[in-house]
Amino acid sequence: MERVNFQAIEKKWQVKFNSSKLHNKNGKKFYCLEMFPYPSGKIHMGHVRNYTIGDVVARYKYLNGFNVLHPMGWDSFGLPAENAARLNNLNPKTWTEENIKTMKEQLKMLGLSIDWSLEISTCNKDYYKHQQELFIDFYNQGLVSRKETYVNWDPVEKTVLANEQVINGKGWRSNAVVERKKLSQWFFNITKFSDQLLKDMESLEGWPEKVKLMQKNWIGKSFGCELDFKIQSLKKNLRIFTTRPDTIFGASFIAISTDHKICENFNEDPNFKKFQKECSKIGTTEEALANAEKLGFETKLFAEHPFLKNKKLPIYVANFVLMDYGNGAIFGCPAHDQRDFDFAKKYNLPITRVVEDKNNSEVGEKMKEAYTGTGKIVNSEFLNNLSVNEAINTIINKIEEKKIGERKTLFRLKDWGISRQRYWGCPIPMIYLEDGSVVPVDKSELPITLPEDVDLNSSGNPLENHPRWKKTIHKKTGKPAIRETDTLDTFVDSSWYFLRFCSPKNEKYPFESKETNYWMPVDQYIGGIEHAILHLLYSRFFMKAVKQTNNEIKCSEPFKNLFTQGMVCHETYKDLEGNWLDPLEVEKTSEKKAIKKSDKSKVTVGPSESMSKSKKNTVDPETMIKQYGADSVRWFMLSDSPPEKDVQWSDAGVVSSSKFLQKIWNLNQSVLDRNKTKIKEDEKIQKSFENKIDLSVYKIDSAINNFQFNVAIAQFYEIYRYFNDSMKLGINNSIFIKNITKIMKLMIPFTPHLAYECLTNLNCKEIDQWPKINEKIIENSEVKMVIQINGKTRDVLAIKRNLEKDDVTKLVKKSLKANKHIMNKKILRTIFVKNKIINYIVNN
RNA sequence: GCCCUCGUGGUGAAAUUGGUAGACACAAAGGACUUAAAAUCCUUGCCCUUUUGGGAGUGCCAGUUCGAGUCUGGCCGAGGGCACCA
Repeated sequence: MERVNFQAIEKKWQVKFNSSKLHNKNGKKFYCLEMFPYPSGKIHMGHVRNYTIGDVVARYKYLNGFNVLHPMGWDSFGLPAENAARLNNLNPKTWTEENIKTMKEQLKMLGLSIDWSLEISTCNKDYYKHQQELFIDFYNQGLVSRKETYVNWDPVEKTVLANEQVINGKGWRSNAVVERKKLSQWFFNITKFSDQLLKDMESLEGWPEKVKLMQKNWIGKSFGCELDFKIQSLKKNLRIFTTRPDTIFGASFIAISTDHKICENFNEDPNFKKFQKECSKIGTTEEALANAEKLGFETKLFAEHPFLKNKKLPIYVANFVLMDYGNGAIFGCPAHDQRDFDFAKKYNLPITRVVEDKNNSEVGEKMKEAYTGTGKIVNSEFLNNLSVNEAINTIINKIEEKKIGERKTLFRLKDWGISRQRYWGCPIPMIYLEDGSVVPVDKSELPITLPEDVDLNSSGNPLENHPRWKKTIHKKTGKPAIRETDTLDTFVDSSWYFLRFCSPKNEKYPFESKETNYWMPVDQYIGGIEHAILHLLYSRFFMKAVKQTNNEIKCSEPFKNLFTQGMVCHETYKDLEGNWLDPLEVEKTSEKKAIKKSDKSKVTVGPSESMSKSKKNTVDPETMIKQYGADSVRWFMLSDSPPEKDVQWSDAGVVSSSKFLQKIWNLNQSVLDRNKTKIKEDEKIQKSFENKIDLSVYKIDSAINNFQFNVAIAQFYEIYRYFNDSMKLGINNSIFIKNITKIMKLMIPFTPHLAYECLTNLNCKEIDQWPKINEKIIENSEVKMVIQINGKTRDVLAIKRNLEKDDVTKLVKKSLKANKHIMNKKILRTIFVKNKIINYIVNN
């Protein structure tokens, strides 16, 4: 057989793919989108997986008559460009544009069905000018604010990080320990949508439960009430928030945050200063914080218990009370909160049980830990004998009646800090006037572009340091003004790019309403699970904010269906000194053993982990494509594991993929060659052959629909073997032509180059049309009836569908295998499930 | 600590949702073709039996059921998310 020249075929078809669109004018719209890449230099296997999955979906939908939008762009602002530029002494723009060029070529090598005429790049002023306009719109709608807050300061990157960019107290990129610093920052008021972001998730049926749960926890809604405590000596009220007002009679102290306003009273107190210092010494990692010892500073102030006349509660400043949640103050009920319990133990505060525990009757200081379960309320005057929930309601009513507080719902979600003290980002279109006021620039002045002559080598914010850039004139008054020198968090760029794709060339507006309303929401969004919270939450916020700003836009949730794919993993290798080795430097001698190619020294084979540069366990997609062809790489990517799970890259796997594609090619050739020989036809065989193919077509189609690409591929292997074996049977060759055409069409989403080439050779007229799925094939096909005796399978009979119990039993009597187990025995009972199973219960 | 998900051969995994466990693939062993190699193809895969057969078996223990990988309860293990959120 002729060996296929995958490279030649691929090159030929890519010319077509690169200029084609998946448009079916009369079809229903389908917006297929994969998360766009950061142009870091070269594509990696993670991209290959992501975009292959997306391509299968896009092509599948197109072949099924949908009008498909399948765009691609570049998330091209961000710090790596700045760092690389500094290192190579060039402009971030140059670096970025070169990377985009390289990566675009690499993506094209994969044979993706992307409509490149829609390409966008977020660092392009044609894109970010609209982003600045959106910022001003949001500002005018009250969705932007400027706040003085403690921020996470990354001392290495010299920038502010959002909470979610701090991982275990360290910067997500620099890994430097994050410091606390008070700065004036821009915020998107995402908390204005807390409730809506939470509620609308119910409508997201096409999202993985896991992602929804993560967002739900992140938003963190909790019910409770606020409550005032009188501080007689200060003649002031102290307001606290609690979710457990039912435990108010168990309160034994009040604790406030070190940043609470009341603490200003102790600014002169050296002991307080000392305490503050001690608190700040505790590590900043979250784990350290969580495990840190509870520390308190006794203020000597007392608050009055709102329901017990003579009870006075001591007020402590405590290190475990957060200023930015609730009011930065709590009441402590040691018996029913573990933190309060630990604190009470340390400072010898009374412990009063107010909720009964069925399994533990210990009370007061004898309790070994806090009881947080439900039960009957005790020691609580008018709350006694109520359940926890009843008590919460009763006490809140009482609090509201007495006008000392009210019902309150609190969210854990915080506003989104978007200021970054960096150069390579979208400039914030705000200016500072001489009178101290801050106003947006006039829209006619957009875009506010980045200067190209910038010094990236001195520390701090490059825009701030630029000699002229920040000096401007306020258009309305003609007075001098200073530009905001912070740039936007790059998460802003990726929060609306999916909207821009609907009308990427429009110069006047961020997006045209008509186009946007037609294409949005994204019907299938595909990307990594690492964006489960940030990117997806921000995008959802943007959609809602856009809808509020622009009443022509109808969509309120950007992504109808979400699919999160797993990572690509590879074995790790270490040499004798413990240095990581690239797979290219290693020669495998057996499954678990390997040697170094250069000096034949022993190599330790480590577990398979997600590919990363630091572990050197990466495999370069371009090399693989050049060696085995894009179709083989795509095929392998989808064949081994379900797409939502991690996949192990293996060279052996991709080799076998390419061998299989060769076999498919050979099969095509054989079918074409077979015409020359005369065949004696057998109608029965022909019919059963066609049935079997139709059944496979059906199975592959439903597997694709369910994102079970690995199952679909297993079907291809099976059907190939069956097809190949059938070649010697009495089947008319026109039937083979017809059916291999079906199979090759099914392969288009997976291996488009090979499939199109074969279909062209088969002289197929309507290539871009999915084979008709015979929904009745299941009904028409035979079923395998399982014959059990006492629950043990004794035989499997292939029989006609829908046979009744008695007919089946007749057949069973004829089957020697099964019948010998029931012969001469009394059948006590028969369980019969049509088309599935018959189970005889016999007496032994 | 709290919440979630998942445990199936040497490996990646299937299993029409309660009905043949291990499809399909990788790796391994054996064989066929070949002077040889490559390529290709076939067979095997736990235990007992020479075979026909029979038995065990989806992390562990119990339960529901004619029947459990699938449902319920408990335990063990792995992964992920949140983390002093009052």
